[in-house]
Amino acid sequence: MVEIVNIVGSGALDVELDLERLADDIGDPVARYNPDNYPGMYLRFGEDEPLVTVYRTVKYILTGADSDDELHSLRERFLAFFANLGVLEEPEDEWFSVQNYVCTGDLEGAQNLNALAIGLGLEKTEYEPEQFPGLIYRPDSRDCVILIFATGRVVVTGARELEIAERAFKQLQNTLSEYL
DNA sequence: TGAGCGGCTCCTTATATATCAGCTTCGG
DNA sequence: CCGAAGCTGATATATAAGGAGCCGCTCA
Repeated sequence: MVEIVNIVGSGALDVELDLERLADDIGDPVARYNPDNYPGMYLRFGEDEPLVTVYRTVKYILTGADSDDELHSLRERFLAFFANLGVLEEPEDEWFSVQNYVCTGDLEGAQNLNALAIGLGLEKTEYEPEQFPGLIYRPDSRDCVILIFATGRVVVTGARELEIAERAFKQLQNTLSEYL
C-alpha cells in the first residue's frame, strides 16, 4: 500500500489580482511576495501548513498537503480568506483539479537494482547510480513514474489520481513476486 | 540588418527516496 | 592538529504556474 506524502493541485479564480497590494494588505508571515525572484505570491496559513501560490492571472497552486481532506480544506480556507478580503465575491473558483500525487511505498526487502532494471525492461528503466541512487521506472501505462531504491523503499509520482499510484505499486509488487 | 515573434529552458514550491562531495564542528 | 562525525547542498522524479532570457526563423 502507498502513503501520500504530497499532493499538488491547481485552480483558477474569476478575478484579476493586484499582487503587490494584496501582499501588503495581508502582510507577514502569511504572505510572501518577491516578484524579482518569482512572479507568484506565496500564502501559508500557519507553520507546517501546505503552501498556496497565487498568480496575477488569477490561477493558483496548492502544494504540500498529504491527504485529499487537507488539500480540499486548504482550498476552502484560501477561497474564504480571499472572500473575506473582498477579493472574491463568493468563495468559489472557476475550476480546480489535482495535478500530481506523490506517494511512498515499501517493497519490504533489499533490491538488486541492476537485476531489476533488466527484469522490468531496460526500455522502461533508467539506472545510473553515479548520477542518482534510485532506479527510475516508467510503467507501460505511462501515467506515473516510480523511483525504486536498493533498500526497497519506493516513491511513486506523477499520478493524477490516487488509484493510479496504488495500481502501479501493486503491479510492481506482482511483477517482483513473479521473479522470486 | 534588424525587428518581432514563437518556442524552449530555467527559476520556485512541496515531497518522499539515497548517495555523493564539501564544509563545519567537536573530541582526543 | 587531525580524524571522525554531522550537516548542507547537489544529484533525479512529477506537476502546476508567470516571467526572464535565449535561440532560430521569417519578413520588411
